[in-house]
Amino acid sequence: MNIGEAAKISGVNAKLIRHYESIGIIPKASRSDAGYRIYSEAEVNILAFVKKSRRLGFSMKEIKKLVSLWRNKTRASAEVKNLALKHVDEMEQKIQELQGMVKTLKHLAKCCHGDQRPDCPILDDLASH
Amino acid sequence: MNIGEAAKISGVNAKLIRHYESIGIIPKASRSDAGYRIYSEAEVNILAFVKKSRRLGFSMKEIKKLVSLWRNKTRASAEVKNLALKHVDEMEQKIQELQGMVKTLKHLAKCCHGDQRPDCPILDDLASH
DNA sequence: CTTGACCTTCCAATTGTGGGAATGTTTATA
DNA sequence: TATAAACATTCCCACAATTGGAAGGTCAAG
Repeated sequence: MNIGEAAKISGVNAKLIRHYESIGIIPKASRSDAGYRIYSEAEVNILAFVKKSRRLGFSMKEIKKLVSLWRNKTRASAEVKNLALKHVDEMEQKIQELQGMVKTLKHLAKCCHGDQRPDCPILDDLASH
Repeated sequence: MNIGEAAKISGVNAKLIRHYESIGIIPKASRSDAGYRIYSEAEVNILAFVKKSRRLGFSMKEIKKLVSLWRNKTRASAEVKNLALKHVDEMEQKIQELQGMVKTLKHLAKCCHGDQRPDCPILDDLASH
């Protein structure tokens, strides 16, 4: 099938498919006589795999690793699990950070009357040096 | 003072100061005869303001707005408050997203024995199409 | 007068995605 | 059959924010 159909089925934009190919996330597609990329079921599956991994927040670098683990039938599951748990750690750290920022900003906003007067504790805090 | 000292006092990298100037976040610095940028206390304060806002997760676009509000002594505090609360909303949404991803990945990881065997529920799920 | 620490500008890489231009191919229709 | 539309190709540019380097000019101290 052509790239357009592969895009529709996998849910990955055609533009992005070419990009993924160019950076080596997915194997180079074979070509028709006219130079059009040709995809099989198996390749569409890889694309869907990539898409799902992205939705779980894995970086391209991590996904490159995951794809290669996925295609290597002799991999140890421990390797995949480690990658996943490392990613979980990073996300939990990010959550902590965001929660801290939210808490601070909410506090500042609560102190700000939010009316027509120019007086603003939020800016005062940001300016406190 | 020179850019190096302004960087040290404000905590903003000299490289970044030039960048902020180039994209209009901060006003253009005046120059010495030799072309060196010259900073006053007031300008260092803006830099520190920017830094603090970054730490609270505001985007450059938002910070541009915040700086202009900060410098405009007649602004309404409501405008600042809205900006801050909108940012809080975005961060809370991001937290939700991350928590969902963490939950899914943790569940998958718990199902994965994580040993030398190739069998891996994490990859199986990512591949499920 | 030279050395080292500063400063300048310009250019590039990062991450992941999207948009457009210029050009070529396939397919459907008038 | 001619032509138009819907596809495909490559290449370059943009975003957001930061960092890095290269090539060069300036300042202060030894």
